[in-house]
Parts: sequence; C-alpha cells; structure tokens
Amino acid sequence: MELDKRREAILAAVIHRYITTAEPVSSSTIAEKYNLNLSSATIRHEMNLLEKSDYLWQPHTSAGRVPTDKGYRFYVDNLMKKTDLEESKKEQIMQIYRKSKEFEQTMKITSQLLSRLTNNIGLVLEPDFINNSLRRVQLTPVGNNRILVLIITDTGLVYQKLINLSGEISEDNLNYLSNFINSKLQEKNIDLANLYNILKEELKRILSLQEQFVFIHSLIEDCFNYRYFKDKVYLNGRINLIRQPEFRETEKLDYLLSFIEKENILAETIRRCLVWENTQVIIGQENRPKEMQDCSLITREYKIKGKPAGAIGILGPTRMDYSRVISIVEYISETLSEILSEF
Amino acid sequence: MELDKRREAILAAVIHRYITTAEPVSSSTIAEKYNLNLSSATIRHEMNLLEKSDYLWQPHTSAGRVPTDKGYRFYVDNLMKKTDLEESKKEQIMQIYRKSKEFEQTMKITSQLLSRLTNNIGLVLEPDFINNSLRRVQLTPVGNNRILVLIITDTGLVYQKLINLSGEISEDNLNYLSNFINSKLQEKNIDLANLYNILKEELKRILSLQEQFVFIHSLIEDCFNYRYFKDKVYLNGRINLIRQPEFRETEKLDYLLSFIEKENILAETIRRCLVWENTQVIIGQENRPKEMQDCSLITREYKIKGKPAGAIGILGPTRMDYSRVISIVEYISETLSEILSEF
DNA sequence: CTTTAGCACTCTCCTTGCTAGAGTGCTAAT
DNA sequence: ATTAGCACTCTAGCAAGGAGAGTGCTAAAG
Repeated sequence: MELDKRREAILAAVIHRYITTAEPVSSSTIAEKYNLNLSSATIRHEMNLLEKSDYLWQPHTSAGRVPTDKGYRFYVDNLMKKTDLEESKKEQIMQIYRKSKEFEQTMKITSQLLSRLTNNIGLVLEPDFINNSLRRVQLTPVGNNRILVLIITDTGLVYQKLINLSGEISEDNLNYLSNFINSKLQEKNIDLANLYNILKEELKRILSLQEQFVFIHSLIEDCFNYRYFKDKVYLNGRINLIRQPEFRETEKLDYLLSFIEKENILAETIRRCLVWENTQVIIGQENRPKEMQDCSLITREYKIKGKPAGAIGILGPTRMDYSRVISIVEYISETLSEILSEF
Repeated sequence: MELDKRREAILAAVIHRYITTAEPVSSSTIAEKYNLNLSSATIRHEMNLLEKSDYLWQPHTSAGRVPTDKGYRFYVDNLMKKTDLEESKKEQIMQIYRKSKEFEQTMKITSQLLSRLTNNIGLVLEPDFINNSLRRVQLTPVGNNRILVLIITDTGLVYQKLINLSGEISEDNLNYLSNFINSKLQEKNIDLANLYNILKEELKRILSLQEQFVFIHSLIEDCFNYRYFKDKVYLNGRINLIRQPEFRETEKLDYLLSFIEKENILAETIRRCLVWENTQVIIGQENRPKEMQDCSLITREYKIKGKPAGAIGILGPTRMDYSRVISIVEYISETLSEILSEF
C-alpha cells in the first residue's frame, strides 16, 4: 500500500491527465507534459508496477493507463491538494442565491448550482423534519372537511400538509386546537414526537368518542406522525451525464438514471454515508447500490443555525475533478447553511 | 391533397408499420403484412406517388419509406381511428391516483403517468391561478418579520407564499386583516385583481403612513399581485427519449432537453396551442420553437369544477402512436379534472 | 386501363485484409 | 538506477468486395 514519492507523483500525473482528457494516458505524455525529469521508459516501468498493485489498469495491451477505483481512492486520501474556489465563482454563487427568498426555490437553485458548476448531477436533500423543534402550528379549514396544517419549526422552515377528515369539525374547535398547541409550544421546545402525544391526550379529553375516532385517526396519524414525512430530493443535471464519454452507451445512463429516480432509496443512500462536518467521497465500487458503482458520490451535510439539517451532493463518473468538486460542495454547503439560517 | 382510398390505406399501413418498428418500410412488407391484396409492385407505384406529394420520403434510394410531417398530419386528421383506452389500464390509472391525497403529489403522479404510459416526456402545467375566485386568505406570522400567506381558491387549491416584511406588524393587526379579507370574500366571489385593490384601500385606511410604506409594498405587491405567480411545469420521463432511436445521437437529445428546462418558455409554448375541450396535436415542424421540430406535442386542458385550470401534454418524437397517446392524454385529463374537482 | 412479374440498378452494411501508429515490455548498455 | 532501442501487440481507419434490401421501369397479362 506504500508508494514512494516518485510513484505517487506519476500516479497523480496520470490521474490529472485522465481527468482532463478522458483518454488512457501513455508514459510518453507524462514524460512530456509533467516535469518529472524521467524518460518515458522509466515512467513505463513505474506504471507497470502501479498496475501490478491495482492503482492503474490498461484497457488493452497497447493502450495507456487508466486509474482504478483504488487509484482514485489513494489520490483523494493522500495526493490531492485541496483547492479553494476562486473568489469570482464564490461571488457568482452568492449573487444567484440572493435572488431567491423562498425555501423551495433555494433548494432548487442549490441543486442547479451543484450540477452546473461540476457538470454532474446535483443532489439536495430537504432538511430533515424530525430533528427540528416546533415553533408554531396552524390549522386552517379549506372546505369539504379538509384542513390545511402548517407546521413551523424553530429553524423557520414551513411544512404543510392537507388532510381529509372523515367527519366535520367546527372552526371554533379548530381554533381551540391551534391555540392549545401553540401555547404548549411556547412553554418549551417540543418536537414532533412530543406533539403527537400531547395532542392525542388533548383530543381524547375534549372530543366525544365518535369524534375521537375520526380525528385521532385522520388528523393525528396522517399528519403529526413523523413517518408521514417523506424524503424529498432535488435532482438536477441528469442531462450533464450524456456528455460524459463514460455514458456514451445510453443503456448505462438509463440504468443509472432509473435508479436515482427512486427518491427514497436515493435519499437513504446519501444519508447513510454522511459524516458530521466532513465531506464524504465514495468512489465507484465503494458505493453500495450496484447501479452507482461506475460513479462517485460526494456528499456533505448543511446546517441550519448550527444544527444538522439536510445534505447536498454530487454524482458523476469516477473520472471527476475531485479537488474542484469537493471545494464546490463545501462552499455551497457553507453558503446554503448561512442562507437557511437567515430565513 | 386528395388521396383515394387505396392510397390512404397504404399511407396508414406505412405509418402503422413505421411507428412500431422505427425502420423504413418497404413495399414488400406492406404487401405481406397488411391485407391489401396488392402486389409489392403496385404498392411500390403508389408509394412513389405518395412520395411525390410529400407524404413519404426515402432516406436513400434503396431504402423503404418513412412518413413525413405532412404524412403524419394527414394520418392524424383523416385516417387515424380513435381508440379507447383498455378498461384495465383505466383501472390502473385510477388506482394510482387514489393513493394521492395531495395536490402537488397529484401533479407529479400525472406527469409520471403520462410519461410511463407513452414512453415519452410527460408535461403538466399547474392550474392557472389567475382564473380562480378566492375563498379564503390566511396570514400567519412565522417569525423574524416573515408572514406566510395562504390563498385558498374556490376550486380548493391552496397557494402559499412566504414574504419578508421590512418592518414589524402585530399579530392582532394580522388577524384583523385576515378576518377583513375573509369577510369580504364571503360577500361575493372575488378574484386576485379585486382583492389587490380592496386590500390596498383597507391598508391605507388602517395603517399609518410609514406602516403603509412597509406593507403596501412588501405584502401587497409581493404577494397579491398576480404577476408574482410563476409558471410551474411538472416534467417527467426525459430519460425515456434516450431509448428512442431518433435520439441516438446525444447532441440532439441535449439540444431538446436544454430547451425544455426553461420552464416559463415551455409553459408559454404549451399554453399557446391549447384549444378548449380539444386535444391538440402539433407535429414536427409545426412547432414554433426550432428545438422541438423533431418532436410532436400533444396537449389538452384539464378542468376544475368545469372551469379551465391547467394543461397536460406529452412530448416525443414525431414517430409516435398518435392514436394511443391521444387516448391516454384524454383519459388522464378527464380523470385529473375529476380528482381535482373533488379536492 | 390496371396490375404484376421480372430485372437492372442503387445504396447500405458487413466482412476482410491491410497499414500506420500508438504504446507497451524487455533487454542491454550507460 | 536509468534509459535507448527494439520487437511486439493492439486499435483505428481505410479500401475493396459481396450480399442483400429495396427501388423504378418496362413489358406482358388480366
């Protein structure tokens, strides 16, 4: 697993070259374009050894070398120098964010930024509702026994859910409930699970038995039971991948894209690899879902007022400019955290 | 422009065959597979004439024939027999719809259904807000001088908008405003433009001059001015197109997909071709945007409680099963209208 | 006059064989 | 330890040729 400096330099050069040209890299290119002061023969020799230890491979005998997953892994862990995003790019990003005052649009913009800046697929996971404390709940009748429930969290996020009751409820009762909930919420910060219990108790107290049957089921179970809250993933830039030579064959792309359309599975996949305040890089075969094993996934959490909220990421072929992509993901996660905290 | 019965039958056969195989159709295939009781030579003769009048064309001299846009147009207008969707499919669609109780999800499901059933791109335009009468407005404080405005229409749709005020407003004032608006709304059905004026007057009456400055700008202009409401298009199944042989070259696909990502232009394009209670078929070059001129667009309005609301459509290569696609679009538009009316 | 069999013709697609070039691994000399 | 030199391997590209698909035209048959 240990490589001497020279071999490392050659590996880095091969990866750098392959990332930019997408074509197998020959020993002579390295000798010419990278100032290693070595002849192509020496480089050839070293490349041969790198191949023997699985950092590189050859598509065929008379072709140049291509990095393996292991090669990329070593590069990311040991060789890559972290770059900072140029100030002008940072400014551009800020400008685009400034246009949006709305939560949903901010999410959308984020996924767009991620995909455009990296030419890969941009991913944004909505803030995880469960972790939040609640600030306010509002029940509004919408007609035909339907109620619009607004849940406003401490972090300023607004969730809405429209529910159908199987029976009637008076507007007075609804107001009473709203007020009851809000006064409870003001006493101390309460999360969804708490609210679920408190509300259930209160409904039992104030409602008749039949009424209980109607409301405890449709209002409480459908709405305040956290299991209801589904994963939402903002996806952008699927099309970018058809420009990548690794997806020249459309079946491959089809295979990947069909997979990532499954929102909940994708969200779970992303969540699984998150590490607090760390950018995660999952390369090729390291990905659990076999559909993603030709790709690398870069993820990072974002925060709202210091608390973990959701995650962003990018997905693209293993041949990607890791250094740049990581710096983009990190800057965007930081910026998004700031912006959502101000909301 | 007139064709005799036999020539029509041959044109129909060629189109039918081409739709299913995606390959140029030869005279002998027609002679063999379609019971026209004609030799391939005769069919060849007729095809030649069809080509001379631009209903068909040949990719090269020794290839079969392919329908032109004009050919498809004639087919759709004169030859195609309308089919009804099979009952089992209808039942499937209903079942999928039944799962969704929410507006946004219903929109999403609709675009999914359209794309899956036709293997093309499914399009759904959100109901047009402007045409609706209002039933109820609710102003909820969300903290940090932010107000969540809910607008509920007669047709039961809920629109929300979060606005930032540049100054403070008391919860009492907010409640007063909500009540004021709602009492006005109960008097008679009022649309957005009316509300805008009434509200402006009332704010002028109850607020001090500085307060007016703050609210009339941020509350009224940002929220009740209908220009705010942007087009939202639910798009689904972009990936389907890569399976179509006409998009084998990825640049073509890229070209089209980049275009349709422009939500407002796409919405405008769709709206432009709507005709009340009619399914519109726009074939190839008939499309205004040049990016869509290899495609056909099928659109139809849906209604909420009998009133025109939004539109659905599908977009795919000109080689599509028009009869089937139209029946799908029509059934889904009908079903969607019913479902949204019940909401 | 309409239909059709027959045939020459055209064009694509596939195969084959060949060459040039890229890039390698190995060996022997430095 | 490094490198020049060379034989070797594999691909990409091109040309030539043949098979096959499908046509348009002509002339004969209905």
